[in-house]
Amino acid sequence: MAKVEFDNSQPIYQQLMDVWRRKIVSGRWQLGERVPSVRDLAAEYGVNPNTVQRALAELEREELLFSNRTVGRLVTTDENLLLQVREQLAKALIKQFVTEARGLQLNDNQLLKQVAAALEEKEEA
Amino acid sequence: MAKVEFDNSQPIYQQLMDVWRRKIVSGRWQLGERVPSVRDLAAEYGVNPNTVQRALAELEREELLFSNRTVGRLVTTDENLLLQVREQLAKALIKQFVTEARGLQLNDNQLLKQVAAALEEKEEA
DNA sequence: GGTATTGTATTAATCGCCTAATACAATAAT
DNA sequence: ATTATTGTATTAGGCGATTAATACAATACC
Repeated sequence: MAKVEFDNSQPIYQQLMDVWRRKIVSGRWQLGERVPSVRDLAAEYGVNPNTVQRALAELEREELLFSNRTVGRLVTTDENLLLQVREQLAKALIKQFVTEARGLQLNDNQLLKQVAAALEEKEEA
Repeated sequence: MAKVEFDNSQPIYQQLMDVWRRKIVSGRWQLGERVPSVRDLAAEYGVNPNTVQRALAELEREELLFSNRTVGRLVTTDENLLLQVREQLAKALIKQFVTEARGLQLNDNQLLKQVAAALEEKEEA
């Protein structure tokens, strides 16, 4: 059932947000598609329904989801938003990466090579 | 006094660890150098001495610091360890970066270009 | 119209972190 | 030897965030 292992470095609801946000922006949950109910997701991930509710409510604030009572929750139909969020996440990811790399005083060229290598490595998986 | 702003995404002692670990591996705290006392650091960063103590104790477990009672705490003199830790941190950073990039289904080449650009940008600062 | 299923709201309990206060231990400095 | 400064240990308390338990509300569906 538990497709995801949670660590305690971060609240569960945030970890769920990360998982589901990625599902949405990567298209594994498609535009307009209905996502499982709060209770089903809770059962699937082995967490409390309220924890799921919180995660989903936050994703709603990001407008990646919206809900109709009794119908359930649906993925946004705004493709532009998705692309925008995806880019924004990418930008934030890069920024954080660069900042931390700077903190370690890593050599730029060497770093880029290592990143490239790591990307190719994962390619195979 | 407060050189660092703390967020509440992570315990303060861990944020302090990050700051000081980087100081050590990047040489801003040099090998064998004495670091300020627990009480001084507490005052400098505006936190409780116990919080500082915890952070420093953890860094000692990583062998980046060691302490002589009354003398104070010193940075390790083991340069190899420093290099090793630095590389390990770099590797972990890259791994995390690649994993998250994969989750977003980003294009590899485009991603590399953006990283390169971001690195050059920060160069100027 | 009844009912099941959905999201939502409210309240309570738990847990970790941080702070605080204090005392102790060791030793360099004088 | 005395003293000041250092790290260390212990205990307690409180605060906030997270999770849990439960009840409520709306409505599609039959």
